[in-house]
Amino acid sequence: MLSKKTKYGIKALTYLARQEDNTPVRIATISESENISLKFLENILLTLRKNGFLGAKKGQSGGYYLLRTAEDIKMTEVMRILEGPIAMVPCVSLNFYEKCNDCPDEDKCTVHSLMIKVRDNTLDIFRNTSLADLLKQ
Amino acid sequence: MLSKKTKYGIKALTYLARQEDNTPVRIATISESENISLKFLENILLTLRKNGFLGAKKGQSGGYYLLRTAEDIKMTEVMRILEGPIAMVPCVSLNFYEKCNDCPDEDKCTVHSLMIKVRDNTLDIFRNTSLADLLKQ
DNA sequence: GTATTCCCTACTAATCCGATAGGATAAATA
DNA sequence: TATTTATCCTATCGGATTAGTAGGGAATAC
Repeated sequence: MLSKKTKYGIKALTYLARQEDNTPVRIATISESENISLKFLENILLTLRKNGFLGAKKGQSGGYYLLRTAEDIKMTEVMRILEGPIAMVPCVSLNFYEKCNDCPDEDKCTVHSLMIKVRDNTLDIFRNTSLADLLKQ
Repeated sequence: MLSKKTKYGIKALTYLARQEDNTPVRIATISESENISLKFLENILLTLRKNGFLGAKKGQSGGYYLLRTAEDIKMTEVMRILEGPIAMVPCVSLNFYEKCNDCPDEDKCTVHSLMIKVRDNTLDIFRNTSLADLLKQ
């Protein structure tokens, strides 16, 4: 299940990518437009800023703006920062690997091999979808 | 994230599919072999039985056995019964659809369209993978 | 009739998620 | 410089979900 955090994060990024000249947008503006709790969104945008996606300006006519081009922002990155692992089980995760403690041999585990397939497919989509791609639709 | 319930369920199904002549296997046997908490597994096998995957025999030399062929059991079914929706968001779920309350127009939602892609891909894998396919690996 | 095995419901501890609170800090403007 | 506007940051909280536990009931084999 995709968390609201990630969902809201992508929506906010989309909103910012649509701005002409990358004008800073206030949290409150996005919050109202996208029906997202203000304080919750505040946290999300903060982590996106700390991870280099967004810049922020304080005070009058301040707000958030994209630091990178929409073409450059791939969904893999966004997912990993907001959602965590892309894989459905830790034992097939590339970036958040954890060994199962019930499984003596991963290579013989049927769940493992099934989940690798799913991961590869999902990863492929996220890798090949940028923020710019989302806007096109 | 895949729940342990689903993970254990698939492992148990795999175990049963490997039995010659479909001999009943005790919960305790699977539990020990696959390192799954006995009582937890009990619940899981119970729901698999109630959903027509398994039969059960009580008493001495009783246990669980497959009611359907391994070829016939597709991962879509197993996932939906044990895990619930396959989609990452309810608004793109085929069997567990729910409207987002923050989204006035699904068709214009960038998250929506992205998640449809992911769902279609994942669904494709689960649809084309049977229990028998898992055993082959 | 006794041992064995599944059946069933309820409970619980721990974790996570979505959201909220409230003050600190920085920038613009008058 | 004072005020307003906006982000920054940390802490907290209620509710839901998950993984696992408890314990007795019911059917079957021997």
